[in-house]
Amino acid sequence: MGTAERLIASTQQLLWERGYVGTSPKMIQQHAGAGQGSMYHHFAGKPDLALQAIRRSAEELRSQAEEKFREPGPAYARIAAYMLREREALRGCRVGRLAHDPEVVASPILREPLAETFAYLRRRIEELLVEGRERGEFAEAMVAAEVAAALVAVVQGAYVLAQSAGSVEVFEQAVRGGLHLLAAYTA
Amino acid sequence: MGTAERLIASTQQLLWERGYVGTSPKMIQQHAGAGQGSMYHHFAGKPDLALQAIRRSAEELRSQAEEKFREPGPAYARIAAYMLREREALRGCRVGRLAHDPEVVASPILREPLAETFAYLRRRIEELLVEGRERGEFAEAMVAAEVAAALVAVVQGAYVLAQSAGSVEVFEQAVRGGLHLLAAYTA
DNA sequence: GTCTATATAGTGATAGAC
DNA sequence: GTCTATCACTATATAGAC
Repeated sequence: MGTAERLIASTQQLLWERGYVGTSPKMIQQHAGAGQGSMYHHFAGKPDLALQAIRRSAEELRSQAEEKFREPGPAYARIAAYMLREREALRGCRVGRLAHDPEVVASPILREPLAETFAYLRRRIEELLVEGRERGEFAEAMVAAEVAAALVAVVQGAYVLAQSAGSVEVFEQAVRGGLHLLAAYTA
Repeated sequence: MGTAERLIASTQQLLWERGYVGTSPKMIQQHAGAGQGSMYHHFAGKPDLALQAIRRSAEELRSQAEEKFREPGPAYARIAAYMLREREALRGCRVGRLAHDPEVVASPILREPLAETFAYLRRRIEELLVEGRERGEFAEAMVAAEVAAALVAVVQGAYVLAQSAGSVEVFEQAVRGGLHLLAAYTA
């Protein structure tokens, strides 16, 4: 792995653990085993490097989600697979955690991958809900766009609860609660 | 309002906007119109001041929630009142946003008010769900603790979606989705 | 209680040698 | 491409005068 790649990977990791304001160029350089000059040779500065790292994390997240969405089986099962996906709850969501970073939120450029990621997740789950409704899995009255937003929110909120409690169990409890409600929403 | 009080109020505000790692003592002093010596006279340092601010924000949040939980009417309506409470979604949750702050999460002392706040919300909503179930509002099969965790998570996750999108509408969409699912969960 | 001075370390970057 | 030197500024205090 080249130096530029190592810098991006290290930035991804540190942004996940500490967010943007909590991560300094020096931390990144030490983590990547690269010098100052090296980092500023490959990237224009902290925002540039962070943008590339955030974009990559967003791609990875979408690709992992898409794996679950594409599984065979009923819509409910595919949504459940996404929500129950093995997650290290106490590390948080590598994309969602940046939604609470003041400098990311203040920068339209850094925020854009977050917006895109959640727009994708909501749209994709909405499609599955509509598909399931047409097959009789869910009640006709379902407002798919709203339920999709709620299900994505359950996962993101579950991270908040888990990190606040310092316990992964709360994460699973919240996700199971969301799926419990969805499973009961039948004709 | 005395200087100490002004410092706490300013810290509450800045922690809400920028989190713990994104807030410096200098910012707090300027916001409060107090000097360095003044701050360090009243508080041992940044962690001490932050702890008092976090505790106060947690109390305020619980008190606002409790107002809604105590309203007359069916359990569903009281839970809906809490979830639909007027919120400035783009400012985030003053307690939940700290769950993504590395130094808050790393400090058991600073994290404790977060754990307590969400434990309270989950317990309180679980009580309402049990009460509603006994009155026939919800299906007998409801797993109240899990559904309660999911509903709290919907609100916290809705903040993440709204801040990522830079739009308050997503917040309302997610919350309505959660209530939609709950409303359909009847015997 | 509040003020100013001082201190050590870190932040985010630029300059120029190698 | 990478290294070291340097820079202006901020972070988080402590010390002591007023």
